[in-house]
Amino acid sequence: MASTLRITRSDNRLPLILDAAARLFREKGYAATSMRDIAAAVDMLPGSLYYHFVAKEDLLVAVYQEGVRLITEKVQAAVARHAEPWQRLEAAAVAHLEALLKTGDYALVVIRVLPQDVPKAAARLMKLRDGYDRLFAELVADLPLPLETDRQSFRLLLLGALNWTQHWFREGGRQSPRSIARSFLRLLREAQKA
Amino acid sequence: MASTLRITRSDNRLPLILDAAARLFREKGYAATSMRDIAAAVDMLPGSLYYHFVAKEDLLVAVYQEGVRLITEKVQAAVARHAEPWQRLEAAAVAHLEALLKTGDYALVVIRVLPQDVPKAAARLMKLRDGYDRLFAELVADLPLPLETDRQSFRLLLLGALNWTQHWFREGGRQSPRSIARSFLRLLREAQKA
DNA sequence: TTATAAAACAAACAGTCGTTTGTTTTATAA
DNA sequence: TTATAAAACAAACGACTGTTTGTTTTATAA
Repeated sequence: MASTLRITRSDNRLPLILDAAARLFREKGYAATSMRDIAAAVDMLPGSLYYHFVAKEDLLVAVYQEGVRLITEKVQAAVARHAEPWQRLEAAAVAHLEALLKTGDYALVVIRVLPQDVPKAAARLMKLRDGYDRLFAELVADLPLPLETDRQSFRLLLLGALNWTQHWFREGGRQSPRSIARSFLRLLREAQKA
Repeated sequence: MASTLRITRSDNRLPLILDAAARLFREKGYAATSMRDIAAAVDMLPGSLYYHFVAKEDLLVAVYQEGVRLITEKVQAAVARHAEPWQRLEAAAVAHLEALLKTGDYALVVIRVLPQDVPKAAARLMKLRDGYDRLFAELVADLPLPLETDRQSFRLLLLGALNWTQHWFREGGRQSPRSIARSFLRLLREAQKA
């Protein structure tokens, strides 16, 4: 609910805490990041974090939530700029990858920290993920594909490849997030034309 | 070297330790698995593990090594049964996915634990991975593809999608590792025929 | 200017972490 | 049967973990 997050003081540092947590969770993973790491990053004492969050997992859930919100927002905006189904999917793929590899932190935590790794928050994390997945399912449903094409496999193939880029993408390399997304879609699209 | 791993006593429990470590690293991740967890799983005292391994990271490297060995072995055997480039790649994809999702544990640790998450072992882990990657690079190089096709993107698309299956695959579901691999390859292959 | 509540500090809690050290058990080879 | 080395035990080390408690600072609204 909004009331728990309402800003009631001008120097509220909750956003800073979230930023630091997102960065550290992305860099080191959830388990390897301590509350003291996060506190130190925002120049606070460890105990002070518990004024804002009941437990460490809640901090992760908050970061996750913001990550899903950010990436959903970008993808929806990109999709809305096109009408043709293949163009809409390409726009979504590009936005997805740019949110992941350029915007960074928040969005990357969502695909890097596995729900199963944080049992106490797993259910909440998966719920947040599922909402986003539906977005791509709809885009794939609209594609003019041959009847025999398995649309679920198509979606899982594309999203899996996109999400896996986090493991090999290097900033400043010869490929940009945009060009990677387009390459992937070209490889998939040609096959479905006939 | 072989001498450090030579079995010198019939009740040497080193293999049991590796099995337990592989299972726990896969289930909970590296950071969330303690040496005490592993020791308890094989009914040993924590300190006893240090007779076999100098440090926790070395245990991970050992598991990684075995994982790469296992999956390489299976993929090479599967590839050797075919001559036609597309069939060779499909056989490799099926073997890769079955090693990951059926054989389990060792192979899964390799794609689940990120080298960057274990700084002290990162270099060794990446080296082990790279050797395996080359296997697929060769298979893709042999494909009869149109000149303009980006073979590196092709490989990254396929391997990324295959590796990502760990996050959504459920044993006993309507799809088997084999059928998933074949679906993916069909989606990719059609596009390249013309 | 003063009351109030938000937001932080300061200090410690019990538990867990990876690891080390000295000792004992146990299988094997002479 | 005895010497030897492998493989384990037993116990503890200091550092670090998430978290709690009581107190103090600080911004804002009356």
